[in-house]
Amino acid sequence: MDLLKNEILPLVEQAAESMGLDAGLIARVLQPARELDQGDLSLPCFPFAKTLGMAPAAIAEQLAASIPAHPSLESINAVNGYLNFRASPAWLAQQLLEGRHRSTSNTRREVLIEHTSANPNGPFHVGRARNAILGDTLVRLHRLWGDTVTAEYYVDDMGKQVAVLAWALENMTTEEVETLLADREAANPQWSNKADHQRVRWYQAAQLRRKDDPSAEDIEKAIGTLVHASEHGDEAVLRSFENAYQPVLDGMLETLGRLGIHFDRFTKESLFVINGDVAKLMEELGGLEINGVAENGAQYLDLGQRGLKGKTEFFYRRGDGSSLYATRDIAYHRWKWTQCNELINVLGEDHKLQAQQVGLTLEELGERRPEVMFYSFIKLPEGKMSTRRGNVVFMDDLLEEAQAHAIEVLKERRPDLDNASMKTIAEAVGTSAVRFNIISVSPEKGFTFRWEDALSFEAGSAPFIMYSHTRACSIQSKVEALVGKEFLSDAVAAPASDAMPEGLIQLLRTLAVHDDRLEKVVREHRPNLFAEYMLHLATAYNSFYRDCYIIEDGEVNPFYYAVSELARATLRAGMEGLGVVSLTTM
RNA sequence: GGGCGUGUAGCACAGCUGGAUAAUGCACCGGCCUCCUAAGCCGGAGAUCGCGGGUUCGAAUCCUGCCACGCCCGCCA
Repeated sequence: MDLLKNEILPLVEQAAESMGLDAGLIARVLQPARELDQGDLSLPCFPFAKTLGMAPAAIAEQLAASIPAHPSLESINAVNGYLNFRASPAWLAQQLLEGRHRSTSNTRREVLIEHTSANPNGPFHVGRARNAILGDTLVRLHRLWGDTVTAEYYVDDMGKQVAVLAWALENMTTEEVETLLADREAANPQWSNKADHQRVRWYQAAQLRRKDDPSAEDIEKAIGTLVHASEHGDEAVLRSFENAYQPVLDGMLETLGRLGIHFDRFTKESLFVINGDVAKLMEELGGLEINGVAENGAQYLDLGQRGLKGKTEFFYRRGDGSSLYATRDIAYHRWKWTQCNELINVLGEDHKLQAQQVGLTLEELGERRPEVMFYSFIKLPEGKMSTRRGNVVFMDDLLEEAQAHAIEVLKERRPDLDNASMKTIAEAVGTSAVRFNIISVSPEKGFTFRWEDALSFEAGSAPFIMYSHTRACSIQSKVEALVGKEFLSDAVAAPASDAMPEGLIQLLRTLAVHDDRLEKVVREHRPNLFAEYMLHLATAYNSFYRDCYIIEDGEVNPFYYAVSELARATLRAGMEGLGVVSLTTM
């Protein structure tokens, strides 16, 4: 709780100094209390025992005795070698109502976040969507923190995958495709107007032919020619690629849009081939002292000399002189650095090695390496997700299912609603629950997708937070109806601490800690910790709601109402930060 | 074989820059709707923190060995 820490740090330092301790140590040791019922801040005195030759408990007690009373402090307690500080709820309330809990540390930056960047060859399944959901949440949380953010999608518009798609659309009929895929699950007719679901079948059929077709060799040659042309910037070929993938990409973006995920910019991989950046880059890399040349003229960097373990040769140029994916990625990164002063990539764990290679190479070129948020893959209870084996959950189907489930719940809970508003609420509840389910797990942890969890609307889910928020909204509209919008225009005074119910105090403490948490989350790229905070905040609001009647006997309690409004605003902003839809009624 | 990551109640998950009784949700047991939305609230039970060793006043947290799982180790993307 920085709010309190800033206030009392000088007092504690002074007391420490008077005992002969290094005051500089205090700021580091004084920390948020682990045991919340013990206080808000805690100073473990064990580290001082040796230098002072005293028992930790005695140090804590002596410190406690020498720290003067302060308006921000409710109490100071020495317990078991810990010195615990509890903020005065009345003081906290005053700080919060005056808006003094907002962090003033000046760390706002211009950030470019690249995420998703999935190959445009088929619909999102929940596995691929983990990137998009985590990435978009990172974008939103940085914005909530005050950073200026560009959300960017790097479009793989060249290379083999797109070439296969383009070739298939050019050379195969619908009948052919469906015959080849006869033993697979048919495309869901619900998505017959979405090109990502349609065209992926051409892609899949082509993949089959590349393996088993009698003319597989010719096909491979044809695709190889396309790939080669695209890598040399052949405009006609790149245009045909774009015609093939753009509708697919549009379909994918439609799905993401439903989850509240949007991009500020799309950058095509081919750009850096066409504008010559890649050629220039390869020339520059060739001049580095760690450059190596293979027998056929291919070139690599020996990154072992820069500390890379395992496979140390990093190839950036083929024998035929063309570039590789990673080479283009480096060119892309150099360009990205001209667009921002902070760079974050969201990548699957399968990209760890390449990210190392790109990072080390950038450093070799005198650039900074980007920050990376890695995430593990999502699997199903039945095992790895695989489109080929039909073991896959498409995002579009999941979102439909989530909405349908929400409608069922609503029919029971809110039979008064008309169909339209029911659908609006159900869509918000469904998409928010799906997002939150994924956000609330540490990115680097493996994730097993379960329908039961994704469709849970109880405590620990997005709807739980949404519900607390609607309670606050409901109170707001009732108060406004009762006493008008100008009710809070005058400063509201907080009552004495001992007149505050427990639920209120919990809420004040949770609100006070908001910016501490957000800063940590943004700095360390850990959206799940903010999801956890929002659950705490919603829980705290619920306790407050239980303990404090804002409207009683037709009278509005102005202080309670001010706190409720602050919580409402914080909930709403935080939900925005997670991409959870903030409804006013549900 | 090498590199990186993960392992915490029946299930899921937080805590990991060392500090107090390991947090939360689901499931389980009990209580609360003549009162601002019960998608809620209150209480209960449930944990050899993968296993062994080490460092420390103190280890889920740091070091080390082992085990299990995931990802990677293409002149693919």
